[in-house]
Amino acid sequence: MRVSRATLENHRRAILDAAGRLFRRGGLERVTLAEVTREAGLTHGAFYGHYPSKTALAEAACRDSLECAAAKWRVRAAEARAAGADPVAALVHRYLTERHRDEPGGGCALVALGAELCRGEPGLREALSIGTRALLAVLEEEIAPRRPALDPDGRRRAALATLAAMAGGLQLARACGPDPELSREALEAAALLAVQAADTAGAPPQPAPPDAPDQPRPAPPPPLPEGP
Amino acid sequence: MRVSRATLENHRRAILDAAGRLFRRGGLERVTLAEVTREAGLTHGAFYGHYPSKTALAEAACRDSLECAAAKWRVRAAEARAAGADPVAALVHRYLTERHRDEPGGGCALVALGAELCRGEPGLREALSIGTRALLAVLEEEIAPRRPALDPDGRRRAALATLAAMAGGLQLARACGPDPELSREALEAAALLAVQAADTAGAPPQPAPPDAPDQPRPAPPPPLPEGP
DNA sequence: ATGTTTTCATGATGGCGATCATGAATAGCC
DNA sequence: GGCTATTCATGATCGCCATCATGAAAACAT
Repeated sequence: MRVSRATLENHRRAILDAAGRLFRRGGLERVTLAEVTREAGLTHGAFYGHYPSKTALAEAACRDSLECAAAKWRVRAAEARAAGADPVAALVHRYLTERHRDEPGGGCALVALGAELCRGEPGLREALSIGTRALLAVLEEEIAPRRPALDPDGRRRAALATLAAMAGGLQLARACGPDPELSREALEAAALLAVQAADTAGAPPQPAPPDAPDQPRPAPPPPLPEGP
Repeated sequence: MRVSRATLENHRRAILDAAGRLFRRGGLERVTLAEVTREAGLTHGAFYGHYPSKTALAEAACRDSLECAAAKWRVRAAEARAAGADPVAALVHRYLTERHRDEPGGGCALVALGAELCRGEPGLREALSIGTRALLAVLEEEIAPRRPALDPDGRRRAALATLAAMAGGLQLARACGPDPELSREALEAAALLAVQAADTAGAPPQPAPPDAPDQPRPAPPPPLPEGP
């Protein structure tokens, strides 16, 4: 049976969306093409008319997930700004949420699939890299106005530090899942750190930055009374 | 054929070590039991005399990897202290290294297997959770002497923030692998942030840090129309 | 309208991998 | 030293899944 051009594109999109959701929820290997196509309202036979292989689908789905996330970040940052709120804090607090922790299928592919993609074929690594840079770009854009004294390199460093705290915090919260109290603390501590990173990280390493009179220079190797 | 008690234990240990390495390098699903036993110098038939299932092996290997890592951290921190260096900085800089980034097989299981373990059966999640808490415990111990004014809750928050920056930085550096310059910057930025977290994070949440431009209290996470 | 083309569903195929027998050989016990 | 339990190797088994035919039916072009 044949299908109109529009529904054809709908099917392709449905497969891509289902793949993005299922892959993030279950991992690339565990999720089967039959599951993906079923979730998209089709059968497994329809698949190879849309993508040449499972790997190609994974690549497209990963890239799409991350780029959609970056687009949503932009929208949310703009909304926060319009509402008079801190855009970076809005992104961070939206990211480090119990809901995000508990629903990897709709969440960040960097955390859900990062490790698996890194060991995959070069195409997969490339898709992850491109998507990650898209997230970083959004953070850089949002960091720029709040730190006018920071050059582009510094902004990139600040964005890297911020994203590291976000992704690490989410991963840590998931890892501590069996201990709900600890998991929640992980979210909160990482959120504080991520916002702090956006506000203070990335200053040129050598001189004390004219940027922010932030924390008193962290104590150098502490005198340390005695160890356990 | 039968084998002496000692070599029996050696075989079990060899399987556990091979599993730890191969699983971290290749993921739980991609690595086959035949590969693990071959790496351990045996054949696949020997496996079920040692572990009842692949999942049971994964659980043991994950737990062992993380607890060994925690033990190594303790040793290294003590060495750094003995050398008059900052123990936390030593841990962080050892962790956020190009070598660690490029050799997941000998590296941190939280980053290499975290996502996969979180979606696995409860036993796997539990193993990850226990191992993660072991890492956190080491960090808390090292944070304690440098921040005498911090109560145990604060120490735990500081340890969580530090570990989040470490794990997130490693994951981010791997994700940016195709861009070596960016990947290296990720390691450096995350290392700075992690040490900073150990020195400043976890303070009781009430006073706003005397930061640069005081952000208005970030608006509470806006109502979520969809997943992040 | 009709033929052609395309897309989907059904149903192989083929390989792979976890798990389970079977047998051989040896360590440990008497 | 001989018996026995145990451990490893070889080799099924069984199911699962990516991928590949085949056919039907509907869309598009003329």
